[in-house]
Amino acid sequence: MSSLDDVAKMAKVSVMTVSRVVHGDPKVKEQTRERVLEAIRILDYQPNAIARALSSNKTMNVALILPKIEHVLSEPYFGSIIYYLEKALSQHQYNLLIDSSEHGEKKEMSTLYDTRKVDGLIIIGSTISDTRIAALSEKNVPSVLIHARSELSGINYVDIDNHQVVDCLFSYLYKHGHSRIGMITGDLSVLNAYDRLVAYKNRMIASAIGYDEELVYEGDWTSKAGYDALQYFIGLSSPPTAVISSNDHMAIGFIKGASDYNISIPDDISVVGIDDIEIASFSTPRLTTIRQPIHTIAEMAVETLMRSIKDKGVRSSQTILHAELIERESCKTLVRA
Amino acid sequence: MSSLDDVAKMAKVSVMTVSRVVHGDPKVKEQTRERVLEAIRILDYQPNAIARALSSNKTMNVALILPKIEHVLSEPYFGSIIYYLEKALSQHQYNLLIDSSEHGEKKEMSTLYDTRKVDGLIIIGSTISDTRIAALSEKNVPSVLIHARSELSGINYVDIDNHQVVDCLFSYLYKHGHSRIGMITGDLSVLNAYDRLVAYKNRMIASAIGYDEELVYEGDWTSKAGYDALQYFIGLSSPPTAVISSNDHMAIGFIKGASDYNISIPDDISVVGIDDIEIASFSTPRLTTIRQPIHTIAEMAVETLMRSIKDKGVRSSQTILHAELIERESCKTLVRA
DNA sequence: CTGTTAGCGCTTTCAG
DNA sequence: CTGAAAGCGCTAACAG
Repeated sequence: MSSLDDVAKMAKVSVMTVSRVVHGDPKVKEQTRERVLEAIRILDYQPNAIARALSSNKTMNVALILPKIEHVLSEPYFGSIIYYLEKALSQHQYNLLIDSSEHGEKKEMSTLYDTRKVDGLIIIGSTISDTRIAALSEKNVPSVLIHARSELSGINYVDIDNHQVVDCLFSYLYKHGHSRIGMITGDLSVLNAYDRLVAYKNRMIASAIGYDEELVYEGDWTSKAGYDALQYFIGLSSPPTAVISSNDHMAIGFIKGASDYNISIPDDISVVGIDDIEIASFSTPRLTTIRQPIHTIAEMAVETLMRSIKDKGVRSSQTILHAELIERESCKTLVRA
Repeated sequence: MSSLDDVAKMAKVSVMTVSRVVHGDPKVKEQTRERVLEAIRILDYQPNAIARALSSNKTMNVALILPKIEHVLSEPYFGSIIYYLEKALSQHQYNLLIDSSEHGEKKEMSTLYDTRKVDGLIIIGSTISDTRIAALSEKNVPSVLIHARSELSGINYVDIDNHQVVDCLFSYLYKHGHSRIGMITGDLSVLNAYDRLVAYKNRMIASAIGYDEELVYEGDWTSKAGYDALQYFIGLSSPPTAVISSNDHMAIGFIKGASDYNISIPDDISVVGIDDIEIASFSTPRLTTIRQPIHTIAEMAVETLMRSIKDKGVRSSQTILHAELIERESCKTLVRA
């Protein structure tokens, strides 16, 4: 493992000169540069990132914080989001470090930042308490929330518009003649799940259909929950004609339940999901759902974070992304009575 | 951001004493220790991991290398493996860094190690070339392969036994009266896919059924490929009575295809998958498949890597794990002619 | 265009 | 039980 010094010695220059050519500083004589480059090649010199980090005070690492990883894991796009984050980050020469703070909830989210292992944090929403977010704000830790929000000063976030998502689904169903619309929620301790429920409630109330508690089934994102929801709904004296499932996995479970109980979807009951997982177009019937702009979410999050790392004074940035309806076959048009 | 020095000053001791209490060295007088601890508390001292790494030459980071992330992403357990790796690693105070070397194939896998950003590498198999593995071996980089193998000295790996997996499925099908058995492969540039195909071939040849090229459909892990495979197989003059799908996603696509073409599964044709994804028990029919011991794979990989980081002299370790058949309803018993 | 001087914050080594 | 000295490999800030 050769160092800057070794290269300097070999090329008969100072370490600074070597450092300069490594950094592509243009004001190095062409001749010198070549001599240095040659030495670097011969010694197979690779800069030591740790030493660099210590003296420059920049680690070129970013942590992805997964507050309650079990939830996050059940989200189908967990893998994709890591993929796109890594991709965007690598464009900036940054590396991605995974941290599941599940193991020790009392540990502050910013530990990795406090110990100087990373320059900033990307935090996947779900169940972050306000006090934990407040701690970030106070310490002025460069960070960005995904799928979570906060109006505290200095807190950046990028999120999808859960209200738009539910509105879109609701309107679609309503347009197709449904008014007795049920909902299967995700784990309500997760913000996404909660927001979607609220949006649903609002729409039910606003549309003069009225909100009926009986029409919401509290799930937990799993297919099993969707399966159970089907049983619950058909047991009702007046079942819904359509249901909105907070994610596709539950919708798939719902469909399976229907098949087991000889209920026809969409003839007897319609269902729509959220996520557009791969399987959604291979269920029977194919699932009508909402596609999330994961790629964009990741890119925006990285851009925001990079900005806040570079310039800690920058005011906070909020991004709300919209999602797109993918119409397939799990809904039928109802002729209103 | 306070440093060891600050604490030392406040507690009126040397930095070494502070360092000792931070590391829990028992030979520090109780009184002194308390004074130091108090100072640490007051100053909210957090050790600087970078400085520590520079002087101790250990980063306490491990990289997860994903050679071709698109493939890896399509594997359903991608998220889980990250989860379990992180969990096992954190037990050793290690952090997980994600690196998709996709972005620049010429870059050596060990770059992160060479630049001292990590102490070792966990490499997810798929499409690693032998020369890249050889480079690791030569440089003596602490590392472990998952889902890949190599007999080069110093190369550790943990893998599932693809032959056992396929044998198990094959025997199950055979026991149920099937002999004309087809196969849907994954992307054949991925080792897992290739090995499974070879295992299938071997069994076909060995069992006097004979190997018939017509019976293998080359897929790419996606549900779409499974769907297309169904069409292909039913188009054959003599279709298989059962097919082994290299993963569950393709099996689900296959099932959907059958439903679209009015073929009954398992009555007209049986199918088995590999992975046991959540949805596998919510398809119609529920999918018979093989469950992979992901949790164990991750733990073994971490143990192996930790050992090789600690003691570079240690001889290489090979672990082959077995998987378990999950019997559900996608297979029927055939009465042999 | 190139070099010198100081550290970054910790650990290692050797002395007491 | 405690401390002093040296240095990990690099960069920043000035000189020249």
